[in-house]
Amino acid sequence: MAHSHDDHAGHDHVWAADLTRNQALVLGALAHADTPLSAYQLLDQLRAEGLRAPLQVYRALEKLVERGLAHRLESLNAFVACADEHCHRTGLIAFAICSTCGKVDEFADTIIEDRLGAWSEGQGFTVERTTMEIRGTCGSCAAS
Amino acid sequence: MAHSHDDHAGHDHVWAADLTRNQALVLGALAHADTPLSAYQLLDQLRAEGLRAPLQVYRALEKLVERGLAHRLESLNAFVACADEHCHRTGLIAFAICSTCGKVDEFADTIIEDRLGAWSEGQGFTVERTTMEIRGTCGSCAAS
DNA sequence: TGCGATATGTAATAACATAACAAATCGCGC
DNA sequence: GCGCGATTTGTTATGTTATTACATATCGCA
Repeated sequence: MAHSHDDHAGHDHVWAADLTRNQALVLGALAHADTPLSAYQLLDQLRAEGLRAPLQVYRALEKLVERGLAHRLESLNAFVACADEHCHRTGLIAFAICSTCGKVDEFADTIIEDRLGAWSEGQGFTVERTTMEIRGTCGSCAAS
Repeated sequence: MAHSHDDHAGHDHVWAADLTRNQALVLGALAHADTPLSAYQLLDQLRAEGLRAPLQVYRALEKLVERGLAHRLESLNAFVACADEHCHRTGLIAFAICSTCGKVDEFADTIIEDRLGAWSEGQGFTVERTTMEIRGTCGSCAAS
């Protein structure tokens, strides 16, 4: 179900895409969070909207991740909304996760992508997806 | 407790390190497996040796991973023994995981490491550890 | 209208991981 | 060898994350 929002234009066409109600609820919750949320945290937040079972959340997440609108952070078992810039990127995305404040920075690096591509080609390995997560302390937290 | 072993020389100094019984059992099981094993799979395999509770396995794994003798694959919630070559590497290690046969290839790439280092420095982000896992189909499986 | 594909709801259960506490063992100075 | 702190172990219980199975509803479209 399409929903109103106040994001800037770059996001609109994405939000307008035909998300189902549950998908929109989950993506909305992720977009308003400033740290990753686990499926069960999402469920708790969305009980007020009528969600009752983990599966409702997992199913929504599955579609959102599939479409690149959300990402799963494997090292956290949690999810984030995709940052605007990369919404339509097909390539590799890396995440820097601050252990102190929990915030996540999403970035892309074509050289890394190329290196992985080269390795894969050399090995005859066909890449389906890549997980790249760095854990540590972000600049602001280090400053404090 | 130190334990006797019959492994070949290249491995010995590592195995000879003072592993406790549980650690040695877990590392042994991982070393003999040709795919990653989950903590519960390890537990099942090691019940014959007297292990009874998940925590016994998790504790052993924690130490092994800490010492770089085993690695946790975040995208699988499973563990592998470290491949010989990198046992003493301090740097970033990447894993290529075949979705078909389950085998895992471990490799290092200093350029990727440098790129991540550069990004981190630019952001003031202090890296503690990095997860890098590529999922796909390995050469032999693609050939079949 | 009817039909296949997709999405939903619900309950039950599987799989992964940790907390809390007691007991045993190890390393080591004496 | 004795004692003591640090580490490892054993055990129970519980918490967290994810999926299976099945019934129902809705959507897109001929």
